[in-house]
Amino acid sequence: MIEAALKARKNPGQPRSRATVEAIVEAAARVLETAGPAGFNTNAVARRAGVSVGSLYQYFPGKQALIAELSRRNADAALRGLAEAAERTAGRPLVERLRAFVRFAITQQGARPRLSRILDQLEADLPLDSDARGTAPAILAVLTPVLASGRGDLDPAVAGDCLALARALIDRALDREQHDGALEDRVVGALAGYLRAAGVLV
Amino acid sequence: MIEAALKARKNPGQPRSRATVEAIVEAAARVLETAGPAGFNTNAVARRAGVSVGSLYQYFPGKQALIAELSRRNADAALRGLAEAAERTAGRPLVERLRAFVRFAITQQGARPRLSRILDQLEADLPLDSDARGTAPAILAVLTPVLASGRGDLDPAVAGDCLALARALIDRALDREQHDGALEDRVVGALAGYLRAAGVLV
DNA sequence: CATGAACATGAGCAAATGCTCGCAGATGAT
DNA sequence: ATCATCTGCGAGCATTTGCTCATGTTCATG
Repeated sequence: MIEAALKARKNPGQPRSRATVEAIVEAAARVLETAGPAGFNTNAVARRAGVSVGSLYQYFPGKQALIAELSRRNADAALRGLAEAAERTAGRPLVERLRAFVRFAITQQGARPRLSRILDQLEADLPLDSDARGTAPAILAVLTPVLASGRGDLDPAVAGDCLALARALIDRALDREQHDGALEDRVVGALAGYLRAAGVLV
Repeated sequence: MIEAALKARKNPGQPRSRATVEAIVEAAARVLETAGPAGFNTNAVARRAGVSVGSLYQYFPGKQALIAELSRRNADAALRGLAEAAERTAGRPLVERLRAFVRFAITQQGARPRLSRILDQLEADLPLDSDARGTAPAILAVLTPVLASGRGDLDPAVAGDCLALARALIDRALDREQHDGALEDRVVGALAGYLRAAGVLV
């Protein structure tokens, strides 16, 4: 287990190689979903992608880089969706904005529930200089001003707590494939209760 | 990675061997805390315990069995504490009883924050016939009647959601070593908000 | 075509890890 | 003291896994 960089080793230029990279990334996701973090290894990913290990290592310097890439894509999608929801609901009451966030989170995590959960777990082990690590603060930067609207100072942990709280509930609900409207209500309810206790909500 | 049972291979009879088992279990906990799930292997545990691998395998048929044992002890402690809190607060209003649960959870997880969090993660991968898997229902069985008091039927997922919700918030707070009274309030607030949305609380 | 650059291959090496097994010492009952 | 049993040891085998490299194939360009 030697230290390895996280960024791609070579940027693909031809369409063929771009397809290879996509195949590898998608295969990585599928391996994570089916075999979990324990069964996630470069050989399995390459086989699943219909590609040789050598090709994999041409574009990713190690397995960590694969995880980092998946995390990056995941976080990017979250960032875009949340930012869009924030913009769209600007000026509306906080609870309504929370609901918009939650609704987006449910659809996003619902698309690939198992992958989302595993990535959440794995992101904790990623080295600090990773790109995926850089996106999480960006997400907080979207959430924080929304929460702080009205009141001035905000405990910096609050936004992160809200994310964790929502993720925990949504993950569980999606695991039992039961995401009716009740889920949204419950998550928003929990968030509101938390924020009220934290003095953010009246 | 061959399948292996989870229960101890031999039950120690002499005091000497009982001490060996304890040393192994404690070493397993420490390795998990310092090296995380990735660095958790039988050789490391044996070395840390000041014991040979052979001895380890005399009492535990594999690394999974070590994790199962840690989980079992952890869940047992939780079960006892929660049951005690439930008994002690019998008859009092629900929110107050929740607070008692949360307070206990904070002290329990606070004793070994990192270990608690890692065990939470790992329990998901445990085979279904494990003892630790059997204790979780027991915990739910303590919580459920408390939540259902007054109202009749209760969504069976609610108690589990409450556990997950509390664990997520407490884990995060303990990570930043900042568990003042505010944490308790926030967790209780989130729980109350969730339960209200779920129709359990008025 | 011809040529070089980009892309792909997969056998195989080195290290890590799970686990066994033959042997030795410790323990306790008699 | 004797013996059967319990306990402990740790070298080392088998397997897995991350990764490299020599070699082959495809592509863009003149």
